[in-house]
Amino acid sequence: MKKERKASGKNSFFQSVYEVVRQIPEGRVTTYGAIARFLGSGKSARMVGWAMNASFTEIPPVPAQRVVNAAGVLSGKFHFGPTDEMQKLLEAEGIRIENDEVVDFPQVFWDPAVLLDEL
DNA sequence: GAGGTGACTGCGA
DNA sequence: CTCGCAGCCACCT
Repeated sequence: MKKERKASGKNSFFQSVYEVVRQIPEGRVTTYGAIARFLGSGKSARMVGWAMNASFTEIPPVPAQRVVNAAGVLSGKFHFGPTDEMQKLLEAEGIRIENDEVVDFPQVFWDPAVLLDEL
C-alpha cells in the first residue's frame, strides 16, 4: 500500500543536504548543525547525518568527508568505509587532521549561509 | 502499519 | 566542569 512514496514531488530533505555539501569548497568543512540550521531546523542535525549515510547510494556521491560534527571531529569516519579514508581525503585537500579532529576547525569551517569564501 | 534507530546539537542539573 | 536528557525527521525491520 502506498509504498511508492519515493520522490513524490517532494525532493527529500536529503537532496537539499547533498546540494549544500557539494557546495563546500575544497579545503573547507562544515557541520551537521550548520547544514540543518541552513535548511531551517537546527534540531534536525540528525537527519543531516542520516542523509550522509544515504549519500553513498546517491550519485554523484557527496563529499561527506567535508562534513563533521560541531566539535570538528570526523564522527562519520567509521561509516565512510576504511577508518582512515575520510581523514586521508581531508588531508588531501589541505585540511590537517589530528586525533580524528580538524585542526584550525573554525578556520576551515565553511558555513552554507555564507557563500562568501573570502579569507 | 507501527516501532526503533541514527554520521547531532544545545541546554539543564 | 562533567554527565544526562529531549528534539528533530527519514529510513529500516
